[in-house]
Amino acid sequence: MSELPKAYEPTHVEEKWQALWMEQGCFHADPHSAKPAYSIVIPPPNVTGVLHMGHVLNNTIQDILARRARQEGKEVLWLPGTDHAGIATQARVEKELAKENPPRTRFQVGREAFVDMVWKWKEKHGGIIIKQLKKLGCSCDWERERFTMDNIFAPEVARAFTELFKQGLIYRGRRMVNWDPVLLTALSDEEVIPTPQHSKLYTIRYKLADGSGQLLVSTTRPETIMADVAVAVNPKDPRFSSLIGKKVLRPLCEAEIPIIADEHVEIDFGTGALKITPAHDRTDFEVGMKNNLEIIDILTPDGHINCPDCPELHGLDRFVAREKSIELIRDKGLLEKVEDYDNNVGISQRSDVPIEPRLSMQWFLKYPCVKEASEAVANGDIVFRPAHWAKTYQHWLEGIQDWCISRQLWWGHRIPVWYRKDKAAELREAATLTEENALAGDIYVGVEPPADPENWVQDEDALDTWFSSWLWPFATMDKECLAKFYPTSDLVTGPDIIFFWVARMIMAGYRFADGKPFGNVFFTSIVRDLKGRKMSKSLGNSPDPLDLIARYGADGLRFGLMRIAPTGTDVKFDEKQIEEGKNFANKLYNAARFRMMQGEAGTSPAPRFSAVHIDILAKLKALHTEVAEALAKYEFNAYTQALYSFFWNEYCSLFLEAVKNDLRGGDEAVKNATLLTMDTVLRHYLALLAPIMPHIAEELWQSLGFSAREGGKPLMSTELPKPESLLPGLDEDAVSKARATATALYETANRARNLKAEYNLATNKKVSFVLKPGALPVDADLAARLALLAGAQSAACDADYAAPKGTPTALTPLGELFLPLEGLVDVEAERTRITKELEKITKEITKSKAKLGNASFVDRAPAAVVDQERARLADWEAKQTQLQNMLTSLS
RNA sequence: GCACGGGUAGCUCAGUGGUAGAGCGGCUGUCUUACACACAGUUGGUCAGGAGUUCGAAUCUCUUCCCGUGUACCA
Repeated sequence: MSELPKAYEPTHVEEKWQALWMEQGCFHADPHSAKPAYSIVIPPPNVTGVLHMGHVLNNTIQDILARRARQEGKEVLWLPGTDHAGIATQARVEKELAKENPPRTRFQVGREAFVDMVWKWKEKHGGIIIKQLKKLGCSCDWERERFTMDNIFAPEVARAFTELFKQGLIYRGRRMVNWDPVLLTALSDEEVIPTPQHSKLYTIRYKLADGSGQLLVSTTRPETIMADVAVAVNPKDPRFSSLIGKKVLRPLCEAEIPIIADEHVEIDFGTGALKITPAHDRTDFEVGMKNNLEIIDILTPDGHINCPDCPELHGLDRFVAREKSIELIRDKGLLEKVEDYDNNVGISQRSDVPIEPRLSMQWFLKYPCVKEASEAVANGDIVFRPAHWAKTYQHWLEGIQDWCISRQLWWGHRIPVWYRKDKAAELREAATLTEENALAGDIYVGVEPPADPENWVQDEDALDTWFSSWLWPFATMDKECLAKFYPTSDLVTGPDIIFFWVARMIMAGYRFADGKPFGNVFFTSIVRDLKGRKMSKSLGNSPDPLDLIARYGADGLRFGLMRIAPTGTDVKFDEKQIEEGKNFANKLYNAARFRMMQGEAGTSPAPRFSAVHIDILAKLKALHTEVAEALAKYEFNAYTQALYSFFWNEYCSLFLEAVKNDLRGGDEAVKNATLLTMDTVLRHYLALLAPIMPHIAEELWQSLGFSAREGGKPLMSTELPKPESLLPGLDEDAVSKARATATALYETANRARNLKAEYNLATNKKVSFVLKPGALPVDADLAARLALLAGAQSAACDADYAAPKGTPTALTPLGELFLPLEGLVDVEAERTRITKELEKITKEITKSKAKLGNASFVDRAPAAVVDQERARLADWEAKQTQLQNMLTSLS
């Protein structure tokens, strides 16, 4: 036993138990089980993804919930999987193509071959993150791993589309969308991030066509002037009322365009006149529609100018054209002024470039079951934690716009719509396409391709990735699973995808499944660096979790992170905290090693328990409650903190130090009591610890022999020990008496150590104390423990002790404690010490007396508070008297 | 602009009406036979500022400032 290494080495241990758990099928969920169900679906990480700190936080929480639920006797399904992540994955393979010699694009490869390549890439490189989650110790049912494009999931996506189309909620139309000029696809509103920019505001002279003057117009986008079809002013603006109906000359691509009146124009902004460019601005498009204006599109899909009538700009990139257009206008003498201007520009979340409002043919969804989704959260049927996220959620639902679900991508679920071959060209241009057109028999919408495929062509677009993710909580499950595990119990995810994913899943649950998809949503905090910045690759501030696991162990990482993960705010990541997790694992390991060195606990002679034994068992019982309460409230940091302080402070620092002599000494009855108590504490404690530090808990459980006692069952499949079995045969009174004695002992030991430190005696200096007992009885057992804790040779009880003048003395809960020191008896030093203490106490007494002298306090404060204050005062006054006596005896 | 979250010890964070806390760091001792990834002791705070409610406020209300997030408008 003693040849066990002194420090805990997690790597090998963690792999060993992960393998055993898998082998024994500990993570497998049985839909036929009679046990109550507990289920979570993992937020599927991108198949291209690698583990980052956000995943660690998120999945550790899920693992804690899942493992604890198993201990509580539930049948647990934690369903894992990955997301096909349309844009990210396609971009990844395109990057590979670009690296080839010569470089190729997907268009050169062709759709079918390209999609084939992505599949091959996915099989080879995809899902690294799954292996990484296993290293973290996640107890997912890996046999049920799913993928959002696998052949069980895919038909569900097509079915959802078909149903919504038939219901009239999905339609196709030519509308203004957010266009990504790099990725060449439409995006949803949620994928566009409004970002503050330092721009320029250009004020340009638009000459009146009749030569009678000019109109000043301000714009940030002069490169779109060629697409201007009008200038608008507010109808209530007196400055311009006489101009409405007149015409101005467009400064570039010169032509006469009308001055119109529209209330959208703000009188106070800029010059009060606004150029109307319906093809390249959302609100201008609306103004254009209202006023029956022409739409002139002068941009190519990839953001270049397409305007042969303006050869100076034709073919230029949009930002180059901006500079150039201003030069042209300045040359014409039409530039009034240029000002610095801060505005918000929509940036593509995916490609990081400004999006382009663009008129294009896309598929849209009118969200289903919005009302049910809203009510479910409002009435608490689905509980958001922290609760304040419900507000954000409701706010979004109130202003909800139709969802642009088509993407001009090849990797993804292709839209399950086919056009009759001979009419395809015509149908593709149809202004709107709805259920009614489908009935005409010219288009086909369905899960399976049409029976006569040679007569049909399929729609080119793919669906937004989230259009498959929103089905995740049920499309991943078969009938049996659904019956047992749907709705899922908890969802754990980041608040950044509350709209993308959470809200949409709720709607989908009501629309396609048996109601709500989950009972609780726990929103994790966002992991930031110490400066409060988001973790990002470009900043290089994102630690690699695998590196952290290698250095601190998965358990250390999990524990350290949970300990600082607050509920409701962001967490600032500090590697120091992870180191503490590792140190704690080491502490656990050594405490167990210490137990292993002592041999078996016997039952004969019958164990004789003392106050410290009862005390630690009572604290263990309280820990059970504390843990249960923290987890019930999803307070993972409180859970972690409770585990930490019980073990390190209560068990190791106090209890173990107080009982060490029992193990060496000759009293077998006491030794038995101590060994039994250690076993009980460790057994219960490891079970409470297992959800967060599963590997070391299992390791110690096994090496301490707890598994052998239960027929070789791993801790992983053992139910939580019942706290009721602790403290048998002891009534409440006996327990509280023992606890009071133990508390007094520990406090006295502290005072004794203080005394030693104040006289600069090293901790290991063996001194002898003398104790003059007070109200509490002090037996030999207690005195011996006191000596041990204080690092003393002895603590002799002597009621009649007459201390030499100047002997260091402390008031303790167990009485007056003397530290007789030959040659160190120093009257002056003692006088100074006692006077200092006396001053402190006198101050407290003054404060307390003032409080109790305040009639309002005594009359209006609760009786318990007043009594407490009185007791406190009495206590201090007693101490004051004693200290004064000590001072007198010195002189 | 609006909404939400936050500001407590040098650092990371607990504490939601009744004596301001933990861990780390700093400092001082100790290799005391489980653990130096440790042990013992100790030093750190006008609880962002101001006003109010209350016998009593880190905690409740109002207000100002700062940080973060979301959202609207944005010529």
